[in-house]
Amino acid sequence: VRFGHFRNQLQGGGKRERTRAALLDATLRVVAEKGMEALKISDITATADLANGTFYNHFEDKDEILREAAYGIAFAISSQLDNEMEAITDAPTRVVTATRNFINIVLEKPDWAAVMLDSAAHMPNLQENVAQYLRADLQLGVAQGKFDIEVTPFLLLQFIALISVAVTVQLKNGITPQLTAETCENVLRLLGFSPSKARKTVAATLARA
Amino acid sequence: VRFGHFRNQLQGGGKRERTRAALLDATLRVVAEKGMEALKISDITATADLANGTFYNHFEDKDEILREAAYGIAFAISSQLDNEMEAITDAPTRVVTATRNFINIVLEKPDWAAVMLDSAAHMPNLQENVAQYLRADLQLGVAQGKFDIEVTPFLLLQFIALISVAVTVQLKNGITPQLTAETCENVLRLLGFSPSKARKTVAATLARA
Amino acid sequence: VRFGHFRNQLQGGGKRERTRAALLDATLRVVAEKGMEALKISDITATADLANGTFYNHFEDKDEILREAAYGIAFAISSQLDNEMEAITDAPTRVVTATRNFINIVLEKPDWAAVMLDSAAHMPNLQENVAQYLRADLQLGVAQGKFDIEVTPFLLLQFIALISVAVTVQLKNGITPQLTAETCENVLRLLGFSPSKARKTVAATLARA
Amino acid sequence: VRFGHFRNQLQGGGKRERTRAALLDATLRVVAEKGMEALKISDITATADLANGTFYNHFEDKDEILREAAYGIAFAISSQLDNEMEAITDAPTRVVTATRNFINIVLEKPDWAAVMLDSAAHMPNLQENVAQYLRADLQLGVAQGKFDIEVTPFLLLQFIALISVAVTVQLKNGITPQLTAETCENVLRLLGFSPSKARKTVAATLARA
DNA sequence: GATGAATGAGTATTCATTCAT
DNA sequence: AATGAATGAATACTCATTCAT
Repeated sequence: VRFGHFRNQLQGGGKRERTRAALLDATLRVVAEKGMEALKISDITATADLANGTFYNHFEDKDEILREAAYGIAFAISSQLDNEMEAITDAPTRVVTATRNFINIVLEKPDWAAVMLDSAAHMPNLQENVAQYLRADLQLGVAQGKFDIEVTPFLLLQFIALISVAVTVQLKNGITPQLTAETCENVLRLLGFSPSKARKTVAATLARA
Repeated sequence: VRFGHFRNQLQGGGKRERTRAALLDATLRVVAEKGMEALKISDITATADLANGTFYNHFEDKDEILREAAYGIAFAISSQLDNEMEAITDAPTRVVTATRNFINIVLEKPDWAAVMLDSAAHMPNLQENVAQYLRADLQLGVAQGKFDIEVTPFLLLQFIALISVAVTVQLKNGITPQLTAETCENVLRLLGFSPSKARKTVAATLARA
Repeated sequence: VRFGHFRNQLQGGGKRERTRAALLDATLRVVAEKGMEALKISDITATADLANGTFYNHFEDKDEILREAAYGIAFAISSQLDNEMEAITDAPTRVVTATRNFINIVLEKPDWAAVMLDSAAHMPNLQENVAQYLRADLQLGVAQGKFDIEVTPFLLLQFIALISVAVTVQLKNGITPQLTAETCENVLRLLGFSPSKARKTVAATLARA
Repeated sequence: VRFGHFRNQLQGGGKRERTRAALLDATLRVVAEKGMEALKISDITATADLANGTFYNHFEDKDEILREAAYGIAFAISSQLDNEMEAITDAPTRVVTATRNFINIVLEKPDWAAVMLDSAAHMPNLQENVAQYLRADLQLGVAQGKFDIEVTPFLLLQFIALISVAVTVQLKNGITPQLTAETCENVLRLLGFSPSKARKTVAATLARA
């Protein structure tokens, strides 16, 4: 995989940057294929069509490249989420949109999904990145009198857990928009919406997109 | 650890059974201490005060012992849950009680918690065991007209995800009954309860216990 | 090399001890052949006709086995030196005898020589072992009014340096008793003997043996 | 280290010569810091602030640069020794002066010391260079009837060994002129001087300097 | 001539698994 | 059945060396 997210990202970039990006992209792909625990340096370099030792010209060890890959993805996801949400001001709409978009973005890039899901377990502070946006929207909803919650880190984790399940299941069983919609509804229920209002809100929001 | 869940379980049992139980208990402990990925056969046997090779007299490989350990725990949890719930007929009360009890049972046995949580990721069909009870209660709630849901495997997974987060966080940060209560409320919200009704139901149920 | 100093040393000893001794003996041989810096674990195990990983069942790393091998040799040399010197009471005679014997013992076992010489550089405190005997004899000579010296660690090091040269040269160019005799004379000169007295003493002492 | 012995040596010299000198100086410094065995090409070039590959524009391999560095130092030492000794005609005085000066020169340049000491072990023929001067003085002393020795390569090696010990110890424990004086006395003892005459000669010679 | 990225052979180390006792 | 020493495949990591720019 010499071309992937990181490689495409590159504007100019000398050979060094290109190789580095190739390694990062290879890492995503290998993790997606075999999981993070089975990740071997030799898999990465083989996938990137590079010599074994080349890895060490760019990264200290597995952890470092995983961390960088995960941050790169988190940043890319954040950017994509941002793009489509600038105009939305209604908190529930924002939350539903973000949830749906997040799930879809990740499902479109199974390479990213694997690293994101595994990172959750191994790099607790990574999710923070994405969670920032979520927290802001939840607080907005509270201010707007729409959400009946207290915004705590614990609530965020439960929120994220619902989304993770949606991604995991669809990654395994195939994309099923219905599940994404259900997840959005459940998320709203978690935030205090009644079942019927959750359903309507989700229907209205997703219809628009 | 020659004495733990499995070793105590044993009624009669010859030497073979005792050794086998010691290996299972050692596995729980080692997973709790170092995590499932870092699990080494030699750790298990050392912890069980047995020779290296003894492992293979009882189990094929790591996966097998993990599977058995996990099933053993799942069964034990189910049994404990059952015990305290026979008399309860109201579905919401059952769900809240089960959720609270499950979290507490697991937190009391951190050895179990580690295997349960890791198993979720690595042995997808294990949770089924515990999930059976849950499914029944949810269906009961639907029949009683208390839950506004469709009982799907996906919903069960999201339900379980909320509980897993509660366990993970308390395992890491220390036991906090408040978080368990919150989780129960969130679970009821997921099932269609309004925030206030969820709160009251949880308060009433947990007060009783 | 399954049979060498350490292997022969063994009286009873189970398999473990035999393997351990084989590794130590192999280490001596490999160091003698290729030098301490070029020492590879795989050379040791190959020489001992063992699998690569077996090394780590017995030693942490190269340093550990080298240290043990060196101490083993130092102890063996000390023992041999002791044996032949119990009866000698005259300090100069003792020093000459010890010097000659030490050189000869080491030259008879080129495997030992290599480790001893290299150890001098890398394990400064090892020589201490052998140096103890030397120090005692020098002090004896001072007490007997035979040596015109102050016994300092520095003097011991210079003393040892003379002997090391004698070993190194003969190891390289072949055994030459004349050089050993010269070394003995030089040693006595260092201790304050006149050239002629040194010569006579050496001649008398070495003749006897 | 772009400036050191070799770099300063350069009179005119194009870029090529400057780079080459920088590599040699870097080599000295790295050996002094980490020892000859741990010497890495990349350490040399990094220390010289040059690119990795530049090394190979100037030297075949590690051995070559070490050899050249060692010869350069040996030559420099010889020159310095020469300077201060032209006027001395009495062999014992020459020997003592040379011994003292050699030790001091080397101790003043720890970079040199490390290479010299290690070279002794790895480049047997290097010492020859410095040994030439020594041999001449010893022969002079024999001709003057001052030294009761036969000038052999072996004797030279033992002589050098005494000096090496003096350097090694002071390099490690700090400069101690007393040890240098002792070494000079021991050297004279080796050459046939009585303890008292050795002491007087050394005292007289070193006092003058 | 200098650069420095890429190379890949060489080496250390781990650990599941076997098997003779 | 238990033992535990031996095994060796798997893997990480280093560093001298090459070569395109």
